[in-house]
Amino acid sequence: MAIGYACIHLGSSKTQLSTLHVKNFTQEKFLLVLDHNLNALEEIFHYNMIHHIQMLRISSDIVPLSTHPINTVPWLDMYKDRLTRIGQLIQEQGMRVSMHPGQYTVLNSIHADVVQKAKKDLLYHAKFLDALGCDCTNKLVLHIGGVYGDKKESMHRFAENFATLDPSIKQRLIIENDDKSYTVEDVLSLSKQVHIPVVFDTLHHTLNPPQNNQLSLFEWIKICQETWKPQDGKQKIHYSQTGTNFKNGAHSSFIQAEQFFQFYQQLIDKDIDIMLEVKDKNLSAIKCNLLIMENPPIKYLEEEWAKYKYFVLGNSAKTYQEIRTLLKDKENPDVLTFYTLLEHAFDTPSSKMSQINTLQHLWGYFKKRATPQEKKRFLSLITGYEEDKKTLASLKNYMYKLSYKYSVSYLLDSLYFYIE
DNA sequence: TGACGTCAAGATCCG
DNA sequence: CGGATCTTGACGTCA
Repeated sequence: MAIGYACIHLGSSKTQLSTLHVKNFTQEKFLLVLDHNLNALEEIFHYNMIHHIQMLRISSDIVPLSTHPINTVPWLDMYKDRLTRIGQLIQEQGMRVSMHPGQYTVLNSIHADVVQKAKKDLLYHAKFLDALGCDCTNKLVLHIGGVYGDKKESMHRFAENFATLDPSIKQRLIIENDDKSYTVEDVLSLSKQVHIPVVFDTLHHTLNPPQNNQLSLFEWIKICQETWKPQDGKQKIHYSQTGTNFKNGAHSSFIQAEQFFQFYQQLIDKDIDIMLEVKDKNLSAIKCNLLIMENPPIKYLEEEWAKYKYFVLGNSAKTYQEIRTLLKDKENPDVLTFYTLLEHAFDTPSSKMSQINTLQHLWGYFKKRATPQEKKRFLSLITGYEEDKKTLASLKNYMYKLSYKYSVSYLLDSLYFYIE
């Protein structure tokens, strides 16, 4: 089983994507942004490699304004070698990637121009995966689209338009149930017509179940598995948990370990790949990966702890001590308890006192080498924070700058600067 | 016509 | 100037 996450990445400044708007478009700027984004993509793959994450959804925005008429840059040719090299990295590591055109790519639209744009967009995605040299187990995920008052007819239109697509799209396309219109039952019925796999989305299914639903989530997953043929690779599903506002179907900020672990245990066939849709992206991917790993080495948890510890200390000194105690048992790492405690720290409202205590901890890295001005600035920021004149964010920002200046890699790798 | 979702860039304002 | 807080973009469907 591989766990993956979608598009963006937390915890490093090197992995942020850039973008470009139409009014600023020039070939020069476009190439700068694309170059930057490919570097970021490589960084993300490198990160995934060392964190044993085997799956990634590549953002559609990797190439800005990829199908906009203004963009006539032959980037695919210009970056052929570069893309091939990145692709080799993916294959060497046995990673699986995917892409997911958004809600504005509508293949079954009643408007011919919208369908044309959708085709163009799908072709861009397929060509990008082709350029990486990724085979057809690396999928393109799409929703069925609009209903236009007649679901059956709209599904038929999807099938007709599907038939006209380029083979590199056809062989990659998979269809997903959505949260409003098309249930998993609808998607399965369309799959029978077009013979492409169904990717089951757990949250969409909960929000938009089939009528007279008699089956469990796990039975539906099993039924969807039958749409996956050997050339498609392992079955993929999307897993997410709902945020605090259940109605709008927003994704939760992080995956709750206990809930995910129960879900995993109930899966009928565990030989599937799971794409997480969650706000904290790679962080939850590492978590879920460790939760399902048999006999994970204590080292993996210790590496996690190194990244989270200052955040935890800032929120709850009690939880900080509890996790330290837990990690003293080197023989039997208790991953589930570790993450449950961590989640508790996220739910604990932090006090100014514990935040200042943590900042003093961090200052320990600098106090011997900082200039008098830096010391003065630090102390005045602390005073400002105490008096509600400065935010914690601005203090964290300053500590990050110092970490960068003095190359304190232990701090630069800390999630303290990225989560709140 | 606005909400929906997404995230970064750009604009603007504050101290 | 740094930092906080909007607004905009790029897209299609649906209420």
